[in-house]
Amino acid sequence: MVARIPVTTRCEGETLQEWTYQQLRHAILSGVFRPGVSVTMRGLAEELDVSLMPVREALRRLVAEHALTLLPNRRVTVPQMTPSRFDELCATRIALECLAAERAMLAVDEKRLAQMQATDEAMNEALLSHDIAAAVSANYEFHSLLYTAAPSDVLFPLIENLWLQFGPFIHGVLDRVSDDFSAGNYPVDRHRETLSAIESRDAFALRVAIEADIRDGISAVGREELRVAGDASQAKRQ
Amino acid sequence: MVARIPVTTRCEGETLQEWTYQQLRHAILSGVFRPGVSVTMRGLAEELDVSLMPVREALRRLVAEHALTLLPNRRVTVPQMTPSRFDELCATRIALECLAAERAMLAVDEKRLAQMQATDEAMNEALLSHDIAAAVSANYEFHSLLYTAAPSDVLFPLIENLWLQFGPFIHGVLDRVSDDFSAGNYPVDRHRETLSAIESRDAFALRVAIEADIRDGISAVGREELRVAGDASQAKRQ
DNA sequence: CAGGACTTGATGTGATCACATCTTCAGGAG
DNA sequence: CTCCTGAAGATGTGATCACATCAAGTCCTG
Repeated sequence: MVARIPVTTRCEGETLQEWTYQQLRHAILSGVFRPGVSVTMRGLAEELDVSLMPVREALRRLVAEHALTLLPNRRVTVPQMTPSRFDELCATRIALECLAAERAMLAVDEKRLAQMQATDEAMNEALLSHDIAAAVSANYEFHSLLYTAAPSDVLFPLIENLWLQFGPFIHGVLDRVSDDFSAGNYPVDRHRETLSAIESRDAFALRVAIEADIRDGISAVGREELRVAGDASQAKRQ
Repeated sequence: MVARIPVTTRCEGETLQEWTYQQLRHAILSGVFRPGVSVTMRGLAEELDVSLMPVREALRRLVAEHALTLLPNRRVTVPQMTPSRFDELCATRIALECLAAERAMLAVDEKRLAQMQATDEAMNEALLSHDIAAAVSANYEFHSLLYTAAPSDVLFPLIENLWLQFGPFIHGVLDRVSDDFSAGNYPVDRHRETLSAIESRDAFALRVAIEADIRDGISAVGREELRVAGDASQAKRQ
């Protein structure tokens, strides 16, 4: 185990397995697990202070969602990020999130728009104060607010799935953006473009803004990160 | 249990849980489970002649893939198909499969193209002879052959996931198409359009053909099916 | 000193049991 | 006859154990 897994208190009525899943999921999204390290059921069980059974089912679930990978040895690892996988994830994110944005656009009312604006401002503040975790979750929430404007049982889970697959990476990416930000090198605020596209009900502009946001936030900086992670993964095992 | 689950022999080295998962997955794709019926772990365990444990993990996996639904009661059911879910599935299929087709197009060589042609002919023959199962799997294979031309660890699993969510439906849909077919009412062969688009390396024509194929095969006939299934699900429980 | 076989510990898989919760149905009160 | 109540069965969850397999580390042989 590389780092301590942050744990939250367990809700009432929540099964142990569900709780375990949420902890692991959040840990992956926070970048606690680095690509390439292998996780063991007994190790996680001890770390989270639960028995094998909940860990077992949580891992099975995460593997099914491609958040973790099952090697032929039947050992579970955090998937490596390769350039081709990275490209594919980006392209898929753009295809799905543009579709989701377009479908949700007409359902965004004044209240939700205000929430999105507030979330965007919170994200910018978090970036300025180098609070990566807050920035990540604000970015997460901004997109969530948009896509869930229209209830969606298909599209949104798939998008969350992609975010999860980016998990081990997004932390490093945001870190770089934050550096640029405090260095006075403000990138174009794609969220603001997104908001104005929604206000004017311009589906095309919205697609452009979403695609640009994804490319800005992930593609450009991510490639650099990919190189670094690729080098690092050669040496470190476990 | 509504119908008998068809079982295949278990491969060597395959875990019991993996085998169980494959059986259930295939059963869902074949339309053995009707939407709305609830499945129990002990029932499936007895049906497949395995213990609770493999069934448990297979179900967990299928739920994670949204092939089955976990009710708040913690009971597992085959998801209902609603009009909005259906629209969403169609739109998502189009977005993902067009993207996958475009990315794979340049990697399709002569050999694969010939395989795809043969598969398309096999599908037409199957439709003529009312062999629904063969037609379904030929259609499945036609698209598979295209999308897997370029290795894909992200896009293809997502697409398979969508197919699985269509599972309880696709059987009825193909049934209708087959009726039309043998009544001399030949629909446009979108697969042939797909093939010629690939031959001429025309990305736009390919997108159009794929979208048309999905709309033809699912949308038009599926709506009718949706109405029928919606009526039927009122009465039948388990 | 180098290389390979054996051994010991660790790990995932599967089975079985205990228990809390939910469903269902029978029986009685109104 | 209807509705409520309680009991019995069914169901999912979690724990623990047994076993086959895998990974290192160690020891022996050349």
